[in-house]
Amino acid sequence: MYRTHTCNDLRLSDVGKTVTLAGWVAHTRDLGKLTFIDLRDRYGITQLVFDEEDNSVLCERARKLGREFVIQATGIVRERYSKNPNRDTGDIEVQVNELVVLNPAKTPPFSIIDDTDGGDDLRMRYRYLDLRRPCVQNNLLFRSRLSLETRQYLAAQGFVEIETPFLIKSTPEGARDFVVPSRMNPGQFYALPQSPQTFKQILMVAGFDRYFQIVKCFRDEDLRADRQPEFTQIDCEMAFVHQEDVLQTFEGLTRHLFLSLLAIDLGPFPRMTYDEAMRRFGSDKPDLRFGMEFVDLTALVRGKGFVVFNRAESVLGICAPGCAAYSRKQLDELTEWVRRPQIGAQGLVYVRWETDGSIRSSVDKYFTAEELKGWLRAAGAQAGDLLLLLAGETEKTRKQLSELRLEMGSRLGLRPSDVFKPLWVLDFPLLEWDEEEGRFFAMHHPFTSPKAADIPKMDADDPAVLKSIRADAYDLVINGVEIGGGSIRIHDRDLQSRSFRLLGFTAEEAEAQFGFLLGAFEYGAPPHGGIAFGFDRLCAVMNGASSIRDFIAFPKNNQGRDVMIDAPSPLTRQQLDELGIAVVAETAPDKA
RNA sequence: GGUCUGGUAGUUCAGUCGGUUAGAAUGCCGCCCUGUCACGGCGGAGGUCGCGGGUUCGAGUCCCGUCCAGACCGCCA
Repeated sequence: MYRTHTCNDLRLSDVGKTVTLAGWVAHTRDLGKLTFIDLRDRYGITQLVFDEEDNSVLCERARKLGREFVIQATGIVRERYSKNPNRDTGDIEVQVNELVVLNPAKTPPFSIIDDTDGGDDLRMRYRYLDLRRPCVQNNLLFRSRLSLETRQYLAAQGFVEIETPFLIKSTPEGARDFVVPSRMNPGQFYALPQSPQTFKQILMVAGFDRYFQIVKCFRDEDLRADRQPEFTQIDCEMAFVHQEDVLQTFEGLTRHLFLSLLAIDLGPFPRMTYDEAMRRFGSDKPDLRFGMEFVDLTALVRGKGFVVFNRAESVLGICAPGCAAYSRKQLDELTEWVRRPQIGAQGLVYVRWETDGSIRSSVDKYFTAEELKGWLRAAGAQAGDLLLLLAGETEKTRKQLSELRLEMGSRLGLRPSDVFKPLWVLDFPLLEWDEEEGRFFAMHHPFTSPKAADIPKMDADDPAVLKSIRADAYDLVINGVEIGGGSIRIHDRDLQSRSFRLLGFTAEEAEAQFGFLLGAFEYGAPPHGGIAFGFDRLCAVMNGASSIRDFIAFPKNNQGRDVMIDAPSPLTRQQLDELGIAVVAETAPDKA
């Protein structure tokens, strides 16, 4: 037996016991004739003490232990002379009389503490050391508890966990696929699933009623702080349900997870249509932790000689509370901020309503104080507030002002990480126009059902009418992060054919790509719908973090590389030959 | 595919207008220290300034290219 206790077990009540601990040397404090060692395992830290008067040989050995040595120490639990209230085991220490070095260690390249000095690259290359840091361990322990709670909740609701294959068929729609060559079928490739979408729908046809899976999905697209090429979804599908049933079920799951892991009751989730979200916040995933809603000033500002406003399709504003005191320098900086290529606004108009009642704006020469006052009133502003306006094409202006709103929210401290504001966004458009390809794409996916009332619009020729078709599609948003999305699916063969036609599929193409699913639908498909939650994002959001990397044990870097194992890597000539693959890219095969 | 930021000691960073021996903190090594817990004190070692080219009497510093890392846009049905 390597140990009798973990490094977070011992308390005052254990004083006098002989115990054996094992763990990593976190810290050595050598006071000469007295040496302290902080012994760490994933449970905590226990102080070991070596006294020269007590055992000089052992004390000398303890002094020579390096950081991250793996040791086993046996000794007697003692009450401390001076206690450490910051540590669970701070009342006691173990006076060691037997020390075994289980394994020495090289000096680590960075400190194994929460507030580490290691940079991202270094931490990822030595991820096994990074994963020793208590804060990173806590993230993964949280993730483990979250998946356990999810399974328990959904199982209690009658959901069945069924695994779907990872080696499936590539389809050109949607994100790029990771592909896997098939040795036994030379020249042919599997694709890794972007989601188990079609399989879960087939499970509904098969009669499983309520399916879920906590499952890896793969997308060969560029990475972000919240996007990894392989990520985990809580993937669900239900049969004999309307949209309302799905919303209720997964609002229940979400509330349960917040309650059980964070002891926070989210209450009933507010709902908003896509159109409303775009109008009020310029985003399909508004952060509801703060207000600063859009105000449409287009009609109010027209016809007064300010050409920018007269030419603009939309003039939209947000009211930044208490910001009238912004200096010229601050406003210039803010203008520069919205003009950055990432935002792309042409300029920024501001109206300051000073606390003394006076009004100052960047367009004073075009508008009277009374007119400006009218804008402020329309925006619901109060004295001391700052009105910020952007103008231009409606869609672009909304997007730009949405970014500005989030930025101002952050600067004003209105987005605390321990407050959670969920939101269902409903009635997403069915179709999305793609400028490059000059055709419609499914905004969600090709199996999404249009709203019953909008089905007649599917026969229209007018693109504007087609764009206005709404779907039974919904997203769950928390704090401005898209946590989940889903839809009611088409289960009617004819409707599915019409949908494919809208998306520009010929009958042959639809058959070639999704024939198996369409075939299944001809054998008695129940009405069904589902949702998928981004599990990594949920972990991050619940912990107030913006990057999902700290909640994934072995994440990829910005270039999609795993720097610890150095993947991806070239194949050997022999491997390529066996697969019948010739590489024409700049990376030559290994000479191995 | 694009924009921005960064790359200097093991690590995290500073380095002025281009100037003579490139610094700090921390870590590491040695010595001292019996109640520390970010222990403390004294001393020491440690540098291809990412790489390549250019400008210059002189480049960590300026210019061009390139590689790496991060954030973002495009992309992500």
